[in-house]
Amino acid sequence: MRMSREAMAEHHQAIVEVAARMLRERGIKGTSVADLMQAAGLTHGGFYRHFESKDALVAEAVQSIHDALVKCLETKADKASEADAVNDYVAKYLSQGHVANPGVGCPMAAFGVEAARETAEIRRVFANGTQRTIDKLSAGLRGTPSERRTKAIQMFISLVGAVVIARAVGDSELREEVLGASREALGVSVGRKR
Amino acid sequence: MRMSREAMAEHHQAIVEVAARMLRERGIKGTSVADLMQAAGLTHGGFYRHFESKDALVAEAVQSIHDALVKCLETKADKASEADAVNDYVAKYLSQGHVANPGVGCPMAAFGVEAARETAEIRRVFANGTQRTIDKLSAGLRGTPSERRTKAIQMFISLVGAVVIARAVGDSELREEVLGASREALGVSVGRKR
DNA sequence: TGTACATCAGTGAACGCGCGTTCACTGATGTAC
DNA sequence: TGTACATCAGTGAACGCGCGTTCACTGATGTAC
Repeated sequence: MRMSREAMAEHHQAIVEVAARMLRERGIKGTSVADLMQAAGLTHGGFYRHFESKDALVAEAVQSIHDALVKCLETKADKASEADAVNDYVAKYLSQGHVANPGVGCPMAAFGVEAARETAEIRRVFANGTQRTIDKLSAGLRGTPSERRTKAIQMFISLVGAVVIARAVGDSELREEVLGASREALGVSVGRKR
Repeated sequence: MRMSREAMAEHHQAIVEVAARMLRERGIKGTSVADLMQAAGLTHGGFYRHFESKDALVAEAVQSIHDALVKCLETKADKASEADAVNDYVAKYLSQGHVANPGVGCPMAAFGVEAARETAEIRRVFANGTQRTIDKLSAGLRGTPSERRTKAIQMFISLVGAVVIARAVGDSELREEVLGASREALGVSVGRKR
């Protein structure tokens, strides 16, 4: 039966949110339309009233993920300082919690390489989100604009690399070594509670 | 018809070699048994005379990939010094060639995150190969064993992170920025020809 | 505001396709004598 | 060394299954009067 505009908008958002989580947990190839719709409380047939294709949903979900993470950085920067926002971001990024819960974490570490093999639109949205993330990070660093940008990129490299490796090496001693090495490289005081 | 032991061993090796390339180019989910066997010049039906399952082949291919890369590092270390071997490794790792040709590159950057979602055996082999790589890298660095190990891990993080991001951002200006930022962080002189 | 009707979001069966895996079959290889 | 035969690597059709996508249908919603 036909749904109200309101209900439809809620369903649309629900599908995108479920996708945002599942894509990061299972990857693009590992996320099926049927699983997705079931997790959103719908049946798979209705999917195509919302999206032209699975690829179109993936592109929208990638956009949504980046929007949410960039917004999160902005909110933190407003509450405290931009520098604190970046410190907080780094500390959370390199936590065991982030390694263990890709579903709510960084899309680059979760399926960046896989996204690179997908459609032009997905790649475009992914690249754009990465740019915005780097811009936000550089706003919290010191130096000339050029220095800040380079530092932000180096920071992002160390974060992504550490979490990719931490996930790949499993629940070993090496995992904590890797996270610790990245914290050290980025000069983060680990134990500090806020 | 039955093949000679020799022919069978050749076929086995051919399948593993094709898998080693395809896994890095297309990922685990993107590599099908039929495609694999066709690329190896065989039909898909014979696959199970060589491997118990697709997962078993993936595990063997991951082992093979790491063996080859570690051996490559060892060979370089024998010809020149261990330090030169590491420098060479880093320079090649951060090249556009590596970014554009995952099929012959680092498995961590190509499908590390995906491997983390696979069977225990695949994860074990992947983690073991990562350990060996880090050990080889640390042999080419200076300082106490502990310092060298930390440096090697930080180096590997910066390499993996840079190539993952470089592949995800597409053929943009940002790609070269990312590779350059990693080179800078690792103190590599870029233009040097050898 | 009330009524008649066109719209269309959601359902669930069905589509073709490719996946990993199995199997009956073939015939060269390896082995036993 | 030669012969008879059991083995088994490789073939290609077939299996069940899940995939992305389509479609006839339903009935509440939104709209025109």
